[in-house]
Amino acid sequence: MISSDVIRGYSDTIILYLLLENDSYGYEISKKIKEMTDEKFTMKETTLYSAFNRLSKNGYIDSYHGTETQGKRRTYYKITPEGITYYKEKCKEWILTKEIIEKFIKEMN
Amino acid sequence: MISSDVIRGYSDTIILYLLLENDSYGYEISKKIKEMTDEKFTMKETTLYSAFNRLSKNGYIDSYHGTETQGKRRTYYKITPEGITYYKEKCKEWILTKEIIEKFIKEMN
DNA sequence: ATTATTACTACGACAGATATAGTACGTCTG
DNA sequence: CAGACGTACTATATCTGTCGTAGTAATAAT
Repeated sequence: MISSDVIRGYSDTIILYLLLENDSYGYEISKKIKEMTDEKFTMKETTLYSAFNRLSKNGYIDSYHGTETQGKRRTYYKITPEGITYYKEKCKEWILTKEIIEKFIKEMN
Repeated sequence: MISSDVIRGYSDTIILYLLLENDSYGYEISKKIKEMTDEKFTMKETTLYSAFNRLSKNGYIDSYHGTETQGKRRTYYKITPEGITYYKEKCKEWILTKEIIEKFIKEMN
């Protein structure tokens, strides 16, 4: 199992990555994360929705209601220009973070 | 700056890595981390000592007092066999974690 | 005597992740 | 047509690791 403490700093980044491709909503994002990682990582619903709130508050995403006439109304999220900037920064940060952690990792048998 | 939320899941691993080489104490470990990362990452004292407590409680490290006659008595830490096992697991986990996060990282310009 | 350096300890606050539970709406099946 | 199932959330409370702040303790240097 993957400890979520590591992903912690990147759950926002994961969501933004998916929103870069197209606007989406909670359930779909959750499913995509599962698929893309072959079920090795799943973001809990509460984690996901609290991330949406955080991202909104920071101006990294906007939301609007879907127009579906059947089923419950979805809240769609859209990445903002600020969100794109933030995403890029996190990607750069990741390179550094990886280097740092790997200084303390040994391949042992 | 490196967000400590990412390192979060690996601060224990970092400490164990250093204890694999030789027994050590808080201040020295703190300095080594700074050196090894060219000051790009520093573990706060409180974070460090709370990690020692956690590692002790889990049986991953043992402690004993130094015999220095000058200066304050140091508490030395020693990694246990369980600590070594745990360290190895975390190293394997890291490989997976890295793969997962990198699925969501793009090199953009 | 005071300051610097080393080596901690205590305490409280905060943020992100998560468990648990519940709401709301629609489709499908017997 | 009732009840299960799937989708799409919301609310609340708790836990854990990190960190700010502050204080203690011992010795060496000035």
